[in-house]
Amino acid sequence: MLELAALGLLKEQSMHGYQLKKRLSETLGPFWQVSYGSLYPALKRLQAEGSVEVVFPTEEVRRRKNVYRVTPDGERLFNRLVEESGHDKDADNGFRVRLAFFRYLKPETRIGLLERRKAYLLGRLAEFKERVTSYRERVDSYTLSLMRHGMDSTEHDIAWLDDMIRAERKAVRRKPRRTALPKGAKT
Amino acid sequence: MLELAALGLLKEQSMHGYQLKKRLSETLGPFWQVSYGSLYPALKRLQAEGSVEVVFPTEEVRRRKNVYRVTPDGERLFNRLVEESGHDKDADNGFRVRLAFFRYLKPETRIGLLERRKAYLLGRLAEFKERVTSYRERVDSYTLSLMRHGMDSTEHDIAWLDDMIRAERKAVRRKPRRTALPKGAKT
DNA sequence: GTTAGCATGTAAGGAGTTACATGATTTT
DNA sequence: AAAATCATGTAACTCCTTACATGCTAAC
Repeated sequence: MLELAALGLLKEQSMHGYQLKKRLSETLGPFWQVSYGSLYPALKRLQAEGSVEVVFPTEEVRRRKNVYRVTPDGERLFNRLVEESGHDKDADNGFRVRLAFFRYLKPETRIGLLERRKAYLLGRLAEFKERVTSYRERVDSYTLSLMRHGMDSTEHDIAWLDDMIRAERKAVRRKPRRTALPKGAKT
Repeated sequence: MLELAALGLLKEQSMHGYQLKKRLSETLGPFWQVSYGSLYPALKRLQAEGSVEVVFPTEEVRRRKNVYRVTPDGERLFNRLVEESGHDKDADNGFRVRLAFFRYLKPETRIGLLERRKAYLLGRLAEFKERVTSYRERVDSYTLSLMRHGMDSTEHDIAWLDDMIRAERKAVRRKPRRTALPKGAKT
């Protein structure tokens, strides 16, 4: 997750850790706060794997600032990580992080992720509904209110996803897709 | 968190681990799934601390089932844990777990927790608003949509909290509180 | 010249998960 | 008698946090 977010932001612009943390807060602040204690080791790991590299002191940016840049391997890792959702656990934040990097993805990939997210939320909705109907008698009013509110929120989320899916499909239709979109493709 | 949830469910009825996990799924299923790998060690920890104790094989329930019962110490721990929210990190799930045990709390405590949650969400809302207004130009449409949706959802959550706070205050007014509610207090 | 903020890092620990291992009991 | 599911547990690991330690640089 952190790897994905770091690569996503570094794709846009090479930076050093401190700056990256600020951009991370700017972009995903209300959902997620990372600490240096996880960020710096993550960058080291990515560097050791060859997914990022340190930009050498080019006049301006020398001194003890490690400016990281994404390598081609890092690009591939990003593409792998962004599609590899699922895991159930970090589902909520995972989706939000991915959405923040949607601009880098092909419309088809976007629709895929949106649909997968929708399927997940539909499952959750069904769970809520089952609880509200089958435990109605056995459960206190607070728990019931929690379930109902969860249901409402999930429905609201699904409606939002539907909007995005619709918009995305429209975009695909306008620009009829080729199996492999050539690099500088125009309308 | 797990400790709190376990104590809360065991307060209602003594059970063994396996059964507890099922009740946990029933009560908090869509939000939270615990694994045995964390549940059993947690029960052992609680037992070692003296917060729960094993009910001795009373005819019916003998064999290799460890039925746990909350001790007076466990009651105190529950009361401490339920008020000690905050931590920012597990804020979302933490609140939901606490809400599931609201029936055990005094109305004043409930209102306190609801207000604290509201304050937290208002802070988050402010963060969203700041991002939507100040980064509008610099951010792509997906991130913007994410922020707007986050704002909407948070506002919806706050409205829900307001309803609960209102209902709770009404209940307090009806049954004028004494400083320490005697055990069998009636209207 | 000292406070605030920039910049990097490590060690210990928290709160869980997955995968494995084991055996009893009930259902088919 | 095989399969399902009840029931308990442990070891290794994940992914993060907190707290600590350190030094540079800009602003007042």
